[in-house]
Amino acid sequence: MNRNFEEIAAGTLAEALDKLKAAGGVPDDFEPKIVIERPKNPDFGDFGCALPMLMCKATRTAPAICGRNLMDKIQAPPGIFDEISFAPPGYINFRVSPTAWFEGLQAVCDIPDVGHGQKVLLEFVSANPTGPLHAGHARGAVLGDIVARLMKVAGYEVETEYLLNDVGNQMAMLGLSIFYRGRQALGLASEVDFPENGYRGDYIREIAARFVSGQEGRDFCAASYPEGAGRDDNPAVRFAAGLLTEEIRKTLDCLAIRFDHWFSERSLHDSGRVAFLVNRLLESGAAYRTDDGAILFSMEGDEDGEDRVVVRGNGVPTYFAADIAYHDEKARRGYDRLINIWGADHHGYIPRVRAAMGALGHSPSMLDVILVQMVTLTRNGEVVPMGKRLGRFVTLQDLVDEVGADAVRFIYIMRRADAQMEFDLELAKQKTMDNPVYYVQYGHARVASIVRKATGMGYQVPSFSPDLLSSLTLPEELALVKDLCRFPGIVAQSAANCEPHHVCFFLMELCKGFHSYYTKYKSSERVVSDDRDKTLARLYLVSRIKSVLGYGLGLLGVTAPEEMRCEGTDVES
RNA sequence: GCGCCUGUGGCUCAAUGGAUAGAGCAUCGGACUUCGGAUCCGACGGUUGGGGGUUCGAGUCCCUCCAGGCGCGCCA
Repeated sequence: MNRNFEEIAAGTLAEALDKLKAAGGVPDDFEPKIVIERPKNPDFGDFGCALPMLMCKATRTAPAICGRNLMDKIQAPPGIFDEISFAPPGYINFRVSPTAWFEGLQAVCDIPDVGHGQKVLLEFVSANPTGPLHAGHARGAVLGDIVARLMKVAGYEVETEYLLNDVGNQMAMLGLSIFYRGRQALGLASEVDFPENGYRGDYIREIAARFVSGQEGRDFCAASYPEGAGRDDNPAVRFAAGLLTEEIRKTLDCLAIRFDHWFSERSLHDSGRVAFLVNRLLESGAAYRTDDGAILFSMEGDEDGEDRVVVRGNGVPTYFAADIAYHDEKARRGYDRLINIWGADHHGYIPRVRAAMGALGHSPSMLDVILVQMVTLTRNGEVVPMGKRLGRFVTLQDLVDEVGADAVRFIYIMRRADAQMEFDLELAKQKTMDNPVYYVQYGHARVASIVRKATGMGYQVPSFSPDLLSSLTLPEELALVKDLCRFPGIVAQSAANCEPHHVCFFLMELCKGFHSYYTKYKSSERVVSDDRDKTLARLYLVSRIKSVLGYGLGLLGVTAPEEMRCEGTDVES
């Protein structure tokens, strides 16, 4: 039984309002949106609504009068609210009975269905396989993975996808870089031959060395680099991209991120889909050919949008062309909604993708783009330069190895996506013990420890029974019960809005409440005591906290340890 | 020049248009005979970048200015 107190309160108010309308006290066309909120000050109650304020204008009476009138008509369903009261200047407040709250504990990990089976494709990371993932990719990767996890439990049918940009100039440059490093390894070229814009990372040398250790690689590097269509599709490119893709996959795996689909951009070219759709755009007039033979997509409907090149003058389609085909493909696969997570530097790209979808008969509004702002990586306060071509960057793998997957995930997801953030490597390592993720994990381990202790003494965690409540008389215990009951709503809302940071903050607050309760009563009212009834009741509460912490951490993809040991610290013994 | 994002205590960040703007870190002062001190309690700290506007009510919405970041390619 999942009781939604907000809905009940809203329904109660709506009924009272209807009665006032019927009595002629309120105009019939007054249809306010009844918003139930949680007052910051607990003295006001558990839920509140500013409906009397909204009624003022429609009725042309003071909010206090509106409130009184409303109060006269309110008939709440029995057994839920202990108190419903008017509070100046114009609020109606509801206090839920402890019994009703306590019953909510049974459903504390049942997330309400807000997705209603909506089919969603979530695309993220999608970095070029021209090098390892770097620290800058972490944010989008973690956000995408956690949004997917949240949406799944909130009733969405989510699939995740990584688009491999395995076509184009950057792939050609990858092949060329491998080619020259291979020639160097074979003694056929010197450093001065290396292309100016080539990828200079050490990983290129390593891959090239492996490439020329085989006969095909040696033959390839001994010949001249292919021109034309072979520039970005040849043995060197395929060899390097294959290895790099595998490395990307492994790094993501270390971060507990696994994709449902890996989609190859090349497949859209090979199948002729790109060319087919460009033709369709030409036929429909959405695109046109210029004098020099290029094909441009018309952004006419867009306010200040310039027309965008789809096919170059030399006949080679642009990335935009492939992306048009890709989004068409995604739309045709039967999803209700497409969500892309892009770096903020791609924001200018959104209108043209939407426009192209519209031109192909899809609804542009089915595409949502979550922009993640840049992360400045610093070490001891100094900005770490990032750039694949220079080969000087902190790889995501390094980051995970240094800081740990749990901390990386938690730190990146704590912030709203649309705010820039700074991530200092040394700080993240030095302050490991102050890291919020450890605070929550410690809370889980501590709760687990209590359950362990109790079961070691022969207790069993009881299942729900209303009788247990009579032993939970401390105000902090009721506060914990209320907090726990907030969890399903927090998850559902975070999923619906793609804002997972709320889950982090909730878990930290829950831990704080528990730690505080624990410390305050550790010498008087312990969980495990001589009083059997109290012990069982508190054991039930504690086990619910453990469930929520464990479930919540699981949604964040962070481990929930049963125990934590102090290791590597200089604690005096 | 145009566009997108951001501006909240010393620092990092919260706050579905609602009641007294909240946490953590840092600083200072406290708390352990028994379930994990990786904890807890308290203090200090704010004109929510400035100015207008909408509203019964604005950190939140609109306008404008200032500051920072990112875009504006026949790169991907």
